[in-house]
This record gives sequence, structure tokens and C-alpha cells, in this order.
Amino acid sequence: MRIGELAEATGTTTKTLRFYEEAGLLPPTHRASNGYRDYGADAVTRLDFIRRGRAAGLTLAQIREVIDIRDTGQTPCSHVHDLLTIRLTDIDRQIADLRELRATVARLRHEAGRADPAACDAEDVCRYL
Amino acid sequence: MRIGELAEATGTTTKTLRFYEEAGLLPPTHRASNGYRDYGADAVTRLDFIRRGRAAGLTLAQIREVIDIRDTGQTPCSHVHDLLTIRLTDIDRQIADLRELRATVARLRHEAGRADPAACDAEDVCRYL
DNA sequence: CTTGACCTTCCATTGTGCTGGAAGGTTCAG
DNA sequence: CTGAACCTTCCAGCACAATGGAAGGTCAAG
Repeated sequence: MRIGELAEATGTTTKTLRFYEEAGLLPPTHRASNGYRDYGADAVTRLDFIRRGRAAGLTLAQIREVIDIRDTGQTPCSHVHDLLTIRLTDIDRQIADLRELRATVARLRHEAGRADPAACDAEDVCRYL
Repeated sequence: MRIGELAEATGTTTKTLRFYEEAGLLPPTHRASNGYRDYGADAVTRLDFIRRGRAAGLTLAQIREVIDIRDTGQTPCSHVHDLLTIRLTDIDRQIADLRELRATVARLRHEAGRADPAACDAEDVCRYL
């Protein structure tokens, strides 16, 4: 699988893929005789994980930390466990923050929808901001 | 309330507050006779909203969009409603992404914790990545 | 055997969200 | 009156996550 196909398959660009390799998120891959990168199906899996991590607001460094657990056999289990616990706590806090924000925005929206359009007044809408 | 006090009260810095003013997130505020910025209590409320938005991964532009609803009486209710609906959908998708990521990380962590430390093996830990 | 779509490296630039530092004015305690 | 701790503007620089573009190599179709 060439870099363009992988980009296509994962909804990214060749630029981004080379950048990820440079950044240590993708391992330097096998090269065909012409020097072209040659990816296996596992690259798609890995990029899916990266994409989900990004969508969830993790930094590339944080994603790399978790990925490194997979790539190096060195890391002791306890360290791995601790690392993931921290990551999990972060994610839980982020979810809680999002829920709080959602409530605020939803309340605001409710007020906006309830108001008589003729009497549309920023004061009414935003008393609850 | 001077800028330093506001920074203290909201857990930011004077640098950030001036930057937010420049970026249109805080309105240019009243100045004392000496030219110092003089904030009211509403600034704290607004910064709390900004902080929550940031914690939830919203960009300053997105936060400003919502804030502008409050500051301009011009925006028609329907536009406000639509804007907030989009914002809400985004937030919901983000929460869903986070939950999926949480499940992945939790599964990974469970595997890390379950493994015999003596037999700590990246293969075991990361088969589920 | 050329055209076009790929691929390669390398280096510069963008956008977001700050952060630092210079150079100077203000206020207050001792 | 001096010094510390504030404040002001302005401009530079940083980290992150890409993105753009130049200059050139490769390959399959027509």
C-alpha cells in the first residue's frame, strides 16, 4: 500500500503521513525498490487510533506515549498501567468539562428557541450565559 | 478590579487577559484615570465561560461566536438557535469520540493490570490497541 | 517517448494560543 | 525618596499540528 492509498483509506493526506512518521507516530516503514513507502494493513489500524485520539483532543505526544507502549517491549507493566490511569483520568475530566459546557450551551439554546422572534432580545437570550 | 486581580481570580495571567481583549473575547474595558484597566465582576463570569470552553476543546473563535450572541443585540433568534444547535452537535460528537477513546484506553489498561509483572510483555498489553 | 499522476526530500509558512521581554508610567510602603 | 510591585504598549518568539511548494525521481497509458 503506497502512501497515497493509505492517506485515502484513512482520510488524511500524504503530507500528514510523512509528518507523523517524522514525529514518531508511524514507524519508518518498508520501502519498495524505488524508494516508495510500502504500508501494511496495520498502518490503517494505527492511524484510526491516532485519529480517535486527535478527535478526543489528545496531543500527538500523548498519543505517541500510548503507542510507544505497544512498540517497545521495555516498558514495565506498572509504568504502563500508571500511564494509562493518568490518561484515563484526563479523559474523564475532559468528558466532565464537555458535559458542563453542553449544559450551558443547551440552556442558552433553549432560551433562544423559546423567545418570541418578534421580541428577540439579546438580554433574554443571554441572561443565562 | 485591576488586571492582576482578575488574573488571580480566574487563574490566568495578565498576558492572557490582554491577549483575550485583543482577540475580542473580552470587551475593551473601562480605564481608570491612570490608564489601568478596571474590570467588573462580570469579567470573572465571562472568563469562567471561556475557561470551560477551552477545557472542552473549543477554539477561541468558537467561544467568541457564542459570546457575540450575548454582546450584539442584532443577531436574530433563529440564527442564534442554529448556531447553538451546531455547537451542541459538535460537543456531542466530541463526547462520543472521547467515550470511544476512553473505552480503548481502559481496555488497554485492564490488560496491563491483569498481566503477571514477571511476564510483562508488550504483545500481551497491546494486542488490543 | 511524452504526459500525467504518482512518489521522494527539504525547507518555509500557516494558524492557534499564548508567552517573554523591552521600555516606560504609577502606586504604595518604609 | 527609593524600591518593589504593579500597570501600559509593542513586538518577538514558541509549541503544536500541520500545509505548501520547489526540485526532482518513477511509472503506466496512449
